[in-house]
Amino acid sequence: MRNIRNSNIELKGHPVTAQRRLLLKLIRDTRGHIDAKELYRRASSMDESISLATVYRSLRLFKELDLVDERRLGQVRCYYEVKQLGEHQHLVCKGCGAVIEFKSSLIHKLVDKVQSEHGFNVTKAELYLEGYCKECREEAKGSS
Amino acid sequence: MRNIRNSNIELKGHPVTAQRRLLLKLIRDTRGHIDAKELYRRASSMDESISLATVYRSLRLFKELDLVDERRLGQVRCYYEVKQLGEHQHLVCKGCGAVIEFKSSLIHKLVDKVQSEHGFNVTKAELYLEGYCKECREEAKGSS
DNA sequence: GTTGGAGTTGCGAATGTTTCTCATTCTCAT
DNA sequence: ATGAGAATGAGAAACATTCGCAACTCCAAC
Ligand SMILES: [Mn+2]
Ligand SMILES: [Mn+2]
Ligand SMILES: [Zn+2]
Ligand SMILES: [Zn+2]
Repeated sequence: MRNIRNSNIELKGHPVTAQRRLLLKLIRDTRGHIDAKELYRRASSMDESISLATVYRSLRLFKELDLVDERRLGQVRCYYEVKQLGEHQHLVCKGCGAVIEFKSSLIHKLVDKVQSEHGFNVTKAELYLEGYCKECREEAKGSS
Repeated sequence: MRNIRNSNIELKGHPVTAQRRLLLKLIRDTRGHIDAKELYRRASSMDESISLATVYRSLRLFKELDLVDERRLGQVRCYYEVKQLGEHQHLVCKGCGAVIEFKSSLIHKLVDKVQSEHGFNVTKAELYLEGYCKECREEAKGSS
């Protein structure tokens, strides 16, 4: 694979490789959340020689450069998404696996309070809610 | 190992084995959070034939019976703690690894809101805050 | 355009956590 | 005491992620 152009701004001096460009594009083309394995699958279909290790290394770099966010959504593995402007949180249905995003200003209040009460400098606030969506609840009612 | 007595209430009908009794006691004797490996280490020193698989199987059972809570504290592995009466959340220092527990009533408000706005039945609410404690911040200041 | 050295990659092996399989053993209602 | 069902130990397997290293690529300086 060959380099087309060098918009070296985003990667802050880190070499722009074809792999990094591809992976970043694939993440950005994803609506929602993607895990390393699925990103690797999609990348492989464009560049069959790409390595899973490169996917992980690139994800780590993108994270460090604040290009993507890493999320724990109830499972062992991590999911990734492009860095959004405002923070948002996640709601996961244990029934169907649906992931709903939502914003809440209460989080900021809470973080402020914790920072002043504990002298802590909070750099990451992640709220994870789990439960059952309306559909899954009604389904469960029907079968019981 | 042999059974001494059968206080079969907690385990809700599941057989009371020496391993389960030992593991539950070790968790309860722990102040704070313990992971499977450390629990296995401690259990091994009491019963050298206990298996790591049994540790994991027991933790899953205890979780199902609401005897312990499973927590993700920034790392890959899970930590366990005895089920508390009121919910509480965690604040983890990336510098020294300190884990601070705190309560916040704002979480309930937030959960209520999400439940009504999204028709969701929330069964688990976990807020994870990460950052640097006062000590670690001052240390960083000193060395920069 | 060439060069060179730092940084990146692919590959496979290694790590770390958690789950599975299955033969053996234990628990507890009867 | 008995037996059906459940739990256990041991090791293999599954799964996500990281590491080590030789080969390759990027790109600033010429
Ligand atoms: Mn999201
Ligand atoms: Mn806790
Ligand atoms: Zn659902
Ligand atoms: Zn600290």
